[in-house]
Amino acid sequence: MNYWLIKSEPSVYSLENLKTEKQAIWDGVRNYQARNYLRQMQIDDFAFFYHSNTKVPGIVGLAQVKEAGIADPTQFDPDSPYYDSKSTKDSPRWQTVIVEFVENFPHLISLTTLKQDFTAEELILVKKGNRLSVMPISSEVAQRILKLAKP
DNA sequence: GCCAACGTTGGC
DNA sequence: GCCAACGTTGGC
Repeated sequence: MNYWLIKSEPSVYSLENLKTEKQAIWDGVRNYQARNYLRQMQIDDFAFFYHSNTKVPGIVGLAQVKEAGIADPTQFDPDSPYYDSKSTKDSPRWQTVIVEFVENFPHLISLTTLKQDFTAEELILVKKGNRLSVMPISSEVAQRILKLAKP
């Protein structure tokens, strides 16, 4: 069982959207480090859902991996902004997962709070200049985040 | 809206 | 392989 954190701009795709749709393919990630983490995700892993680029950025809830190691279909779609002409169906460059809504936390855990409670070593998210949209969370840190969410 | 930090691209 | 230029991310 692994824990992850996935970022999304709520104006693009929010946890509310996931709640409505129940499941979603986490497509459009075009960063190699983030993709490598997506490749490591396994069914039933949990992912904290983080809202970025918003008034109060922070963790808003939890999702769970339902399918792993899926080729991101947008890489083959010439009309998609995520189209990758160099990727082939025989060896797709971009893999991702399908996530399912688990829960909304009773209140948001703001980035400010996360910065106060975790060091950059514990949580890459709070490292200055961090831009990674998918990152691993140690189970110890995950438990502390859950405690913050539901004291 | 600003801008620091970062990743990618492409010329050399 | 280096690195300047550029585009993007994302907090503030």
